[in-house]
Amino acid sequence: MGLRERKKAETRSALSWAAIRLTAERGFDNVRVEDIADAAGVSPRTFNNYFSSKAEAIVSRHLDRFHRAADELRARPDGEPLWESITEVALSQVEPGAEVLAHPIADRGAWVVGVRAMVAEPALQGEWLRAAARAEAEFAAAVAQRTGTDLEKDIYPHLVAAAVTAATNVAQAQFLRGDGTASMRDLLSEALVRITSGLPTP
Amino acid sequence: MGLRERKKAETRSALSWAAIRLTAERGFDNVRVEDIADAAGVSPRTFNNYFSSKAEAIVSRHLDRFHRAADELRARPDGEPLWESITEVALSQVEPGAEVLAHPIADRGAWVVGVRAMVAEPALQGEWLRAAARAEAEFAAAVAQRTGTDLEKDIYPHLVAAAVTAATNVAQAQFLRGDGTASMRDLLSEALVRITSGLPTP
DNA sequence: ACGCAATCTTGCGTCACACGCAAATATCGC
DNA sequence: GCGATATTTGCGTGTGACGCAAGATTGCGT
Repeated sequence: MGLRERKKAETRSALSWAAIRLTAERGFDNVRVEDIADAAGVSPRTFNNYFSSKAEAIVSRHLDRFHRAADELRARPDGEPLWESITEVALSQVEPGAEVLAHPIADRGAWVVGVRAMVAEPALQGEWLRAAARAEAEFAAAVAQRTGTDLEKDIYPHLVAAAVTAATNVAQAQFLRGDGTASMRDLLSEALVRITSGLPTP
Repeated sequence: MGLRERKKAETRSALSWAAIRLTAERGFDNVRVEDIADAAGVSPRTFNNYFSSKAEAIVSRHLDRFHRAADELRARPDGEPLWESITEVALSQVEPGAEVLAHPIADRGAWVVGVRAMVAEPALQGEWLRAAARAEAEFAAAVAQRTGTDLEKDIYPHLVAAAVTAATNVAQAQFLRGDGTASMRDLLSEALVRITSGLPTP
């Protein structure tokens, strides 16, 4: 990878991270594009060369994450049953990635509060859901490839992808709603099991 | 209902409808807020008293529709099995509502093209999905009430609501993708059946 | 029927955002 | 090194979202 691409990736990452950090610290609309650009060491105009909105910058990390999930699904051994692969991939996403460990958090309590406020921000939810939808499309493609179904004609791969997205979102929401006793891993696992058993009335 | 409330409802409806019609006719960013306000016979400033963005105005009709779906679910006979109720309610939503019949379309071909472009508009997808998410929350509440589960602690009602939303979205997408031979009703019905059977690999 | 209070509408001003364009700057392939 | 290709940057423009306060409309008690 040449210098050019590396720098682009770094700038993108710096902008995204700055957007997230500042938003968690001060709240979404107490952060101006200028602040983000400053924090990343580029001009305000450059910000919009990378992202077309603050919301997009904030969500981009999650989008990348989803992106990798689809890759992982494709990389799973061929004989493995579909739902086993999906469960493995989904659960592997809850482990903290390398790039979050690279940014140590000083005040963890304040950080959690900030992040909670961030995901509750209406202006971000739309963008978040849009990212999930894009990821879902890619995931559906991976499922189609794996199951030999037709992405155009069959409804199956789309349904599976949508169900997995739904399970992920629900587990996430439940996790944030809860008091911290339930682990994200268990919640996600339970959500997937219930989806695959057809959600019978309890 | 007093004059005041009725007028408010009318203005809201007029604004929403104008936003949808103009967007379908000319495309999302060839419509200014001023145009919508003009078409509804109010000042531009008033537009923002009702909706905080163009996107919100356009989506508000769909949100109302979802809203009614949750009501219908609550209104279903008590003994009816959950998924039977849900299927009925979902399928009843695909019939054209009274308010769309009230606005006759002149050029149906152009209209369909316009609507397709509208739902493909990135700037609207986020808002659309947010509306679906809000509806989902309400739907989850209805499911919780019906099944005697706890909206706070149990994951079940959220999962059911999310699954129904997913099925609806997938059916919708498939319908738009297709050539018009498959009926929305059949697609949605199939999606729900597959979800409730746990999406086994075909 | 009248008038006061509550509510809604409207115009104005402001701030921020998204983005087209062209010049300056940096990187790449050779 | 050097020309070709990308990227960054500053500037200008159009629009959107919304606070604020004055004016208009409706609700309601008498």
